[in-house]
Amino acid sequence: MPDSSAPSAAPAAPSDFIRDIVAADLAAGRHQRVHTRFPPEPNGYLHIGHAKSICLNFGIARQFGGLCNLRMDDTNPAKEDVEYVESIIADVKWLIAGWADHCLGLKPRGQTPESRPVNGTADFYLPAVVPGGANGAELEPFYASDYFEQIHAYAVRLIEKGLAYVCDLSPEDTDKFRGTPDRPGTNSPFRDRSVAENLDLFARMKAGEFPDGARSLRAKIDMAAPNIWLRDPLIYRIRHTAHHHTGDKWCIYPLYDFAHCLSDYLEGITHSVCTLEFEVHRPLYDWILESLGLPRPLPHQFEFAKLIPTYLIVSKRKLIALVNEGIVSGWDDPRMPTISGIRRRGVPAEALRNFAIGVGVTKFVSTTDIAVFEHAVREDLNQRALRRLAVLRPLKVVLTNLAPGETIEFEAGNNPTDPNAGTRKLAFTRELWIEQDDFMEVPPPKYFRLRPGGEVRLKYACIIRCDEVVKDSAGNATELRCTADLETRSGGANAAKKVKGTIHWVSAAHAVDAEVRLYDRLFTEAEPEKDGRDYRSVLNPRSLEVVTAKLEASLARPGPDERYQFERLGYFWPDPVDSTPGKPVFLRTISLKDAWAKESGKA
RNA sequence: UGCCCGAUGGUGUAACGGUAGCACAGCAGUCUCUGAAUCUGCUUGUCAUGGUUCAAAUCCAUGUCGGGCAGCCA
Repeated sequence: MPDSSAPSAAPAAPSDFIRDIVAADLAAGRHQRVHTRFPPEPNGYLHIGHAKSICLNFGIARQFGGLCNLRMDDTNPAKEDVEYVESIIADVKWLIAGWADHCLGLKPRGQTPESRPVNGTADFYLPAVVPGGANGAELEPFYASDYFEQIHAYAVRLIEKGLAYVCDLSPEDTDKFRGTPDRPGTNSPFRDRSVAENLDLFARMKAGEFPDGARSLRAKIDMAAPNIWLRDPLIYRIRHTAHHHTGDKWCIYPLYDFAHCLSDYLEGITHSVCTLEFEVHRPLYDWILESLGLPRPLPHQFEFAKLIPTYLIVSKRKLIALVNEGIVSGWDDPRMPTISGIRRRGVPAEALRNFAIGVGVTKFVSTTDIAVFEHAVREDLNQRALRRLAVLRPLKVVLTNLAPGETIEFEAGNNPTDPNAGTRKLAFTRELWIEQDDFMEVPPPKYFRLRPGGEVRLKYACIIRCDEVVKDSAGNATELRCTADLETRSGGANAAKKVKGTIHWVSAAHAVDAEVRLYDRLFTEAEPEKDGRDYRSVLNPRSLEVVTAKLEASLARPGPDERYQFERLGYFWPDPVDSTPGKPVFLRTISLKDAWAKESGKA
């Protein structure tokens, strides 16, 4: 359990226009406290774009000493599922752990809004509770569906005020009557029903007397409004569908616009932060709240541009397709841009957070180079990863001047960036594995690894010279016969001897075999759907390569949450899903930057 | 072509009427028992045109370009 009393040192989020607004509201006394919310619809898994929203909303709560409620925006039973609810809870908790745990607003399980008068007016309110609180009650997220009773009461109030009516127009006719952006709509013929008739009809809608789509409840605003969302928007529809959270209790469900602003109000939200596409809904958000004559301070909506990273697709529908078509192994496939995929890939929450905070918050629609994310991952992992030696594509080296069975132990540092990380012993024997890439019979200029007659240093060990290349019938090198110069070992007489290249190795006698999965970008193009192309046409055929690697012995039983750097290769960690005790499967979180690949690729 | 929103290097982002800065990417170099990391330097920018002002990325106007809105989705 992360220690929420000591949030990890994170770089302070730079100010942005939303934080400026929050600070100004506080300074002006418009609010006495700050309360945000993160309100995903449980109809898919959270992805990297949500990470930005989570970090923004929890970051604001954290910075201003407020709370951020986790809320399921679950008003559409047809699309939602508890599987998604559970994944969302797990992903949010993981992302904010050790950073904003103390700001996570939840509520006692089963709790719904309390009715209580404020200044003589009936009101509903559901305060947030932070995990670890005194009463020890079991906590759960907020659910918009927990407010169906109250939202329904507000709808009735709107009818009573003459501000909502039951409309019998079919969905098709409703569309026709709405007009177009440049042409005003037409009043529904049912617009002027009496309050009594509306009340009766709405009650019968609720009682299940009508089939889906037969009638709807609409706000009575202005069919000629230039803003389409003010043209008598629907606020309730009939859906004879069971809901994942409320079961069969309801057959009418509020629409987003009606439910969302009221949910914010019920929870005492002060700043309701969402993405740009809701900007045109804001007048409706305000209209509903203001029309109801609510006694407590109203929340206000603010919009920012969502994250659009290169080399990724993030639309829920397409993510579902990747899963359903078997292009990836599931929502948590390490190549997925989902938070669960990123987590399984081995990216620490801190790294994702640093990225999500670092991209900034504006209203400008922009794309973020995925290299920024990759940099955040490498920067984090460089600090935390334990260095280990592993050979992905082995080539045998025989040190002819060592006796068979002779074992020398070398000491190797665990992390050059962390003096407290300690050291370990590495067995060095006559037969070793080195990387195939680290030997070339006819190397290009500037290649400074091993070549016939050439020398190279074996990391933590000593310098070797390649005396002879053994080849198979096809002419491929199968074994290198080399001489080790033990005087060049650390502490040896010639320890200071310089050679241009240093490579990694493992003792053949001590190496353990393990499956290693090498992940790369899922798409070969920065914009997989540029100009309407099908993202399937730009899938990277090498987004996953599986090899059986030779690992240094200490890797046989990796720490379950440990990050490793396989030196000169990349950052790896044991797959939390497919690893078994004593038989780890390593995943490559990300490769090390490779200047040589760039250099040699140029030619 | 109605309404709303936006525009700062290649990509993001800061500067809140007073020296256009930072990050990523790129390039060159340094260092290196990881061709990583580190360190150094460099290239490249205020959409356009007017106006206000001693002074404009910032305020105003017009234009241009881009995004969003016509689900009983969120």
